Amino acid sequence: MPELPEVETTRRGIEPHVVGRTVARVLVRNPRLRWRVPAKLVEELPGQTIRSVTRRGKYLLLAGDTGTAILHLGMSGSLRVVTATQPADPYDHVDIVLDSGDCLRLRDPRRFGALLWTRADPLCHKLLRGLGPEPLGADFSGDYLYGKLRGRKRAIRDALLDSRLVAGIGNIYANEALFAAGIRPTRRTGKITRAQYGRLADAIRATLKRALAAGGTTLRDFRNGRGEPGYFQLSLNVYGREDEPCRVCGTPIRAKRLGQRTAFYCPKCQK
DNA sequence: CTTTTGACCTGACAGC
DNA sequence: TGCTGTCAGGTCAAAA
Repeated sequence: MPELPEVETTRRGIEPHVVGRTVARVLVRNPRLRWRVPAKLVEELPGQTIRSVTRRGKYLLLAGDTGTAILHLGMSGSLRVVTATQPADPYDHVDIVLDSGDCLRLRDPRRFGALLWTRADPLCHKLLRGLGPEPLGADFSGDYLYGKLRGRKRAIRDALLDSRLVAGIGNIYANEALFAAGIRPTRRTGKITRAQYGRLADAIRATLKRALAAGGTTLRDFRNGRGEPGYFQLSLNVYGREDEPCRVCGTPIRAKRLGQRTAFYCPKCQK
């Protein structure tokens, strides 16, 4: 479900309720996420004060006193602040109960998400250390993309989904940014010019910022930390719009299976 | 090394 | 109504 804008929206939603609070207890109803929730987290997190809630790519990092919880929402995960007494749904797998009486509740029907614990620098964790630059950070640019992808043959849509190249972009925003840049998702990365990569980097940043301003995209069940949906689905130009008219030229939007995921594009606006 | 494929899970939906 | 097949916001690990 969640890409960078949804994870960042979640981060902003929970941060004021979590930072400075002390963890009273951790309740794991089902530890079987993508990886088993470590017993160490249940043992060590209670009693610790949450010092910060940060994001790297699609990962959320809750820093305590002696370690950091690493959280990923996978395809169907969501994280909400609720009153600790609120009854849990069948897919509410973990509660991090705070001294305020609130609790951070992790819901994840498909269990592709993760909740891990590290005592070391989380940015050096196996899952995070190979991540590419933040697309909204200073070290992401058209020249960066050009340098990395020049001479390669992958479809550009697939390259944008590769978190080692750039962190946080998923299928929605890869397709939307490619539309904004006028590049077909199937285009081989080696056939894109330096100037086009400049436009693509700009389009990625602009698309992510607009999605953030809209509170993310809610296709099915995304909710921010307070349970409210996002609104960027109203602004989607291609994702999920097969056979609907292009908002720019009216040509029907096409869907094409690329690997395991569907790519969407306007055959007239994107070359 | 680069790129593709399979696997992990459940729910929603289309079609028969 | 109920069954089957397909698809979904991710990404690691293994194969090609």
